[in-house]
Amino acid sequence: MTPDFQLDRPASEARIVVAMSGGVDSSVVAALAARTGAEVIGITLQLYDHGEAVGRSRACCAGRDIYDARTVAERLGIAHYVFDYETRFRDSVIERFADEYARGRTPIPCVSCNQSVKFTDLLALARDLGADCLATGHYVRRLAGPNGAELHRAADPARDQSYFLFATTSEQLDYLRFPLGGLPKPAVREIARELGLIVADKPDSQDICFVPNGDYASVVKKVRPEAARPGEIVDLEGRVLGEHRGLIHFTVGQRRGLEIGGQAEPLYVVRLEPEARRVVVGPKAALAVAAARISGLNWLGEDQRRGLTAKVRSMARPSPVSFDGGSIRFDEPEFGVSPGQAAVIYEGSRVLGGGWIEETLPLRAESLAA
RNA sequence: UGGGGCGUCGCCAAGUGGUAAGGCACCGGUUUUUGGUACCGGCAUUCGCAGGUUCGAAUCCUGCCGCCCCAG
Repeated sequence: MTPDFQLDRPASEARIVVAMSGGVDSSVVAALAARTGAEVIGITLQLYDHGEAVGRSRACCAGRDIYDARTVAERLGIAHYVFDYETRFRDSVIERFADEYARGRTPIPCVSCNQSVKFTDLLALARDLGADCLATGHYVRRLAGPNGAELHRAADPARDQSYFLFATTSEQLDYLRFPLGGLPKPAVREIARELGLIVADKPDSQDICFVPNGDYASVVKKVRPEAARPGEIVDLEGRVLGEHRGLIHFTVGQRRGLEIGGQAEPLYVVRLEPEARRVVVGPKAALAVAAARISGLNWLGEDQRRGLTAKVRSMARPSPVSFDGGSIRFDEPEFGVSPGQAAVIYEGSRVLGGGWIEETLPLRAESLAA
């Protein structure tokens, strides 16, 4: 039951750095690491400060999380350090987040964060500290394969976070450990409870960590005011149906918030046109996508080309696709595929890689061409 | 101001004597370490207004108001 940290030497001689967010998951990782007998160093990054963000309800502030992480570390008797990464986080996550919205795309800040702050900066820090590995509380599995470490979906599909880790490079993966990937969430909480950790019943985090009240639009607006300017809502033929309060409020596939009534069937956002500041809407059928071109490919696999599946959103069952190295073609039409989101490719439970969705090929256009 | 039509929730729209369908929108919830989707629930004691007929009307009658069309 105790996860293996896959160390190359006896635990008693090893040093493990644990990324501690202050939540249950990473706290349990720290506990499990300590249990191996290795020297454990907990590190918490201060990424943002909601000091003035009034109204942020109870145990949600960065300050609270840091306090919790520290308390857990004390309880476990491990070292704990807090590092201020606010500047780095702002530059590589928040700015990018706002830029993407300004471009009419829909970003995934969690992936940017993993890519930069966590698996680049923090990972380097762990190496500097002479650690054997960096362990995190992500629900994914790192399994030994014939060609080195492989990244796999979590054993519990309801918790799987592999979608957010598609950009993890082989080199990073080699150094990372994900002890929770094989555990169901209840088991994790149970461990926390047994050890009397104060975070045992802390609610799961959700939404975007640096956004105070779920109001991500106001965060974007602060950084990129132009993205909040109103514009027209038009149908597929270009007829003006109404006005919107700013592109930042919309994403491809979105139904709510258009405030256009009197229709026979619901309208969805089909695409965003940042230059014209227009939101183009249409019926659900107009969302059907046959293929997506991706950029920034990160490939962890070999040369698999068949029997692949892919996800274009975190919570979805992977659907059958084919992949030519640049575009993903869906066997069955996919709906609500938005530029800026990630497409992650799997072979069974294994993550082969993925990339950022640049543009999509509407099913309709394809059938017309054919 | 001659003729015709219409006025039911924010929008579209059933309902022509038996006590207000549905869709869209909106709101709330569930799900969820991104956005979104999906699902569940809520949403007109009231039918342009005022009278009248009737056991009973949004549905019949009268008047008024408003809108639209046709005016050779």
